[in-house]
Amino acid sequence: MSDQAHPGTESETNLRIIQAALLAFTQNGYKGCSTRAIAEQAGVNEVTLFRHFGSKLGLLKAAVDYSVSQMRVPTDIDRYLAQSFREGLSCLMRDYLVQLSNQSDILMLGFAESFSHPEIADVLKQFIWKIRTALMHYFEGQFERNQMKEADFPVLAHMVLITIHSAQSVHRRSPDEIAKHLNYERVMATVVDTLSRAYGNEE
Amino acid sequence: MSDQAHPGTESETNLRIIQAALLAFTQNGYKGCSTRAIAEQAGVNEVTLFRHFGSKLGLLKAAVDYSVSQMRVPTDIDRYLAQSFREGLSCLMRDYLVQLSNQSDILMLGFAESFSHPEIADVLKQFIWKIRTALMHYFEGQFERNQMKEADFPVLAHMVLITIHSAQSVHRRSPDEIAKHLNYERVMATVVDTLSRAYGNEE
DNA sequence: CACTTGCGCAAGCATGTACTTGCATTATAA
DNA sequence: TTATAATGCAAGTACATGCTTGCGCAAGTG
Repeated sequence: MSDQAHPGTESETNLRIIQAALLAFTQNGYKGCSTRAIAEQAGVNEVTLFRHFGSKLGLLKAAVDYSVSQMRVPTDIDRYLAQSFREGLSCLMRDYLVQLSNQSDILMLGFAESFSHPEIADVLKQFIWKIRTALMHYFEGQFERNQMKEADFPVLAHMVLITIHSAQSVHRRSPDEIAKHLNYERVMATVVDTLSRAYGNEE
Repeated sequence: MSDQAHPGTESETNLRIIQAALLAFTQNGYKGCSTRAIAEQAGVNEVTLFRHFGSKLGLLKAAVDYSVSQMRVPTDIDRYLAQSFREGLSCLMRDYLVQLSNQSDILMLGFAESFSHPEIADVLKQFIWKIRTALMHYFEGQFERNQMKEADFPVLAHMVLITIHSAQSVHRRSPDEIAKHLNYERVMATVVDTLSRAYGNEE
């Protein structure tokens, strides 16, 4: 019950443990790594880990919360709506989705553990929902401005998100032949190009 | 060392164990489920499991091999090339990608376990590579027939595959608000529509 | 100085789990 | 009928792992 001993304090040790946990969890899964290994990786004693987070599950929750707190959700869509469909989409993706992909590991983890830890999956799903909504707002905004043809915006948003996200995951996990074709720039360019050609009203 | 006792024989018991294992592995991960639970689910004694597959890892390999052996890789692309870009793509996706999605769980598993069990991830990656190649052949074929504009075919293939695949996974795991927007028909239709509008030469 | 706070260290407990062994049982085939 | 193969059952081994307890040390703070 020492959960309360170190509440939200982001102390030095606290952070080191959380970061080690994130690394371990995303690489091996929740059940795939031991608290001993996490503690060792963090350079602290295993007991300290339990003193800070109470239990392994508590550590998982703290790690997810921390990870989510690091993410920024796009708010001012108007900035992007001022540009052309192609340019706005390109900027939006660069500004926000790159950052999303930096957190792609934890999203992947949430997906993998969604069966065993529904509460945690929910936290991550809420974040995905937010960023997806932002993308949809962009589409709807451009549609109202006559810069974009009508389409199935929810599906489109999903397509964009998952493509970027998965490309980043694949790249991080297997820098092999497949990943060579999936470097970030090419994927971003192709997504923007495809959507612009398909639904843009500029050309 | 009873690995050899029941080689490739797909006996009754063999199959029941493998199917139970696939279910358990994909739901809880490799480390997330016990051989006891798998055996119980299969309706056999735990000892039988070890007599058949030698070890838990042996069972995983057998399960993956079985799953892969059930997949069919598209071969005769010409059938689809005879049609228009839109129609051919639509049929190709229906005929083959639906089946791919039926196996999406095991692909997901391979992805999740790619760190801890590289050999198994390789088997699955080879399959993905094959079906991706088939899709690219379709694109290149239509390009040569002047039915399609030039594009980054590898990235395009990736986009199509991952979109369908993820939509199916999301749908199976969380039949909630998000999944409502991602039903199969809508995703398929949007993907076909997007690619046709962007790169089709027909209209 | 006294007191608290944070941490390390050693040891251990309880439990789950992969895997084994020996024996009894059934059914099939020679 | 006898032999063989496939399975169930009971019990146990070895080990990893989550988590606890008790102690001591060092640093900061009143």
